[in-house]
Amino acid sequence: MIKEYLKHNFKNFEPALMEKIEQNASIKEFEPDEILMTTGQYFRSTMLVVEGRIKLYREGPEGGEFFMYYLEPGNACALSMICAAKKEASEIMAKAVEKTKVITLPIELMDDLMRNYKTWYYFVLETYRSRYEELLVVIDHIAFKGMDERLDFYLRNQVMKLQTKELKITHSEIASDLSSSREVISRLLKKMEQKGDLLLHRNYIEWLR
Amino acid sequence: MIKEYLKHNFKNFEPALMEKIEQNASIKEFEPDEILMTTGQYFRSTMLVVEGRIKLYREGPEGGEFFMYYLEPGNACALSMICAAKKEASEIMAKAVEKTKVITLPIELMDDLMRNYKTWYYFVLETYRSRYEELLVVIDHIAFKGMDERLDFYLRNQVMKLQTKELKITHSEIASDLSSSREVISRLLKKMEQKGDLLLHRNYIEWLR
DNA sequence: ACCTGGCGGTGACATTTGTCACCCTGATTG
DNA sequence: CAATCAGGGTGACAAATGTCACCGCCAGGT
Repeated sequence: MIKEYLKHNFKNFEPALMEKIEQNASIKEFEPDEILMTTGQYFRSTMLVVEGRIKLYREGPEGGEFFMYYLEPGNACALSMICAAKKEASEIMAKAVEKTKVITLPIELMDDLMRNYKTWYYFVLETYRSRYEELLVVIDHIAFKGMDERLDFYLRNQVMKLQTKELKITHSEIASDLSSSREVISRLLKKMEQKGDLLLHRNYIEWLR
Repeated sequence: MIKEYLKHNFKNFEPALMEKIEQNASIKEFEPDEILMTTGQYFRSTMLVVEGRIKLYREGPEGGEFFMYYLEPGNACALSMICAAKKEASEIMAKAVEKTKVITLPIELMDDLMRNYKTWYYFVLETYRSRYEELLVVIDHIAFKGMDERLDFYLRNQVMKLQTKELKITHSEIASDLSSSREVISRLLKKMEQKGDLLLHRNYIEWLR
C-alpha cells in the first residue's frame, strides 16, 4: 500500500529507498480543516504528502492566516524534515484543505536515509530549494506589489493549483490569506469583474482568463 | 590558513572534515559593495563566510534592494549549497557590505561531504533551517506590521548585527531596504527621535535604547 | 570663496488601504 | 412563514503611505 503511494508520487525514489520507507513508515489521514502542525509544536516525524492538499500559512496577531503555499502529493514538508532532524519547534501552521493522506517517517530514520540513499538526499535538497523559492516569491509580492496585483496573482495561483476556474472561496477568506480586509477585497474583485477578468457569484468566483 | 579560518568560525566541523575542506577549497575576497551573486546566476561553488558581512536581498522592479538578512562569519549561503547541488540558478542578490573573505568549495564535493561527514550534514540542515526562519520573520513583518514597527525592528537588527549604536546609513538606504520612500522614513525617524529612541545626525543615526 | 552634489527636512496632495456602519439577499432552520 | 445568519455591497471617513516640489545645509573639490 505504502509502496503504491510512493510509486505514484515519489517516482524518483530508488527501489531500495522505497523498500526502506515501507518498512518504517505509516499512513496518517487528516480531514478538511484539520490542523497538522501549529506554531511552536515539535515534530516526531517527517511527512510525505500522497493525497489531498495542505495549506501552509503564517498566523497573524489577530488570527489572520497569511497564505504561503500549498503542499500537494509528491511534496514533503521542508520544516518537518529540518526540525525533525534538529528536534526544533516549527514556526508555521499547516492545515489540510482537503481530505489528506500523508506517509509519516520517524525522525530517527533521517540520518540513515540521508547518508545511504542518494535519491532521498536529492529529494530533501530539492524540497528545501523549492520551498525557499516559494517564500521568495511571496516576499516579492508583499514587498513590491499593491493589493490589486497580489489579488490577481493569488487567484491565478488558486485556479492553477486547484485545477478549476470556479473558486469556492469567500471574500473574507481571501482577505485573510492576503492579510487584508474583506471590504478591500470585495472592491478589488468588483473592479476585476468590470474589466472582464472574472464573474462574481454567491459563494464562488468564476475565473475567465 | 584555511584551517585556521575553519577552527575559528566553524568550530563544530569534525577534524577530518576540516582536513578535507582544506585540501579542496580556496579563499576568495570581495570588496565592499561588490556583488557576489546576482539573480539568475549559476553557482559553481558553495561559500562559507569567514570574514566580513554579506547582505542578502531581493531586487525590486525599480532597483530597490529589499533587505532579507546578513551572512556573517560562520554562516554559509543556503542557496549556494542547494543550487550548487542541483545546478540551478539563484533568485537572490548578495552583496558584500564590508571587505569579505569566503571559503569556496567546488560543488562536486557536496555529495561526498554530505554522505561522509556527519557534522557537515548537520551544518547544512541548520543553515537551511535558520535561513528559512529568517525569511519567515521577514514575511511576518511585511505582512502584519506597519512601516513604523518595521523600521524599529530594522534599526534594532542593524545595531545588533553591526555591533554599534552609531549607524552609518542614509535615509534613502533604509527606504530601499524596506521598500519604502525616503520621505516616509525621514518622517518616521523624526517621530522616533521625538520619542527619545534615537538621535538624528548627518550621515548617521545614534541609537539610544 | 564659490559651486556642486548628496543628504535630509517639510508641506501639500494623491492614492491606497483599513475601518465603520449599515443594508440587501439568499439559504437554512424551526 | 418568520427568524436568523453568512456572504457580500457600499458610502463615508480615517490612517498610512507614496509622490512632488522645493528648500537648506554641509562637505569636498576647484
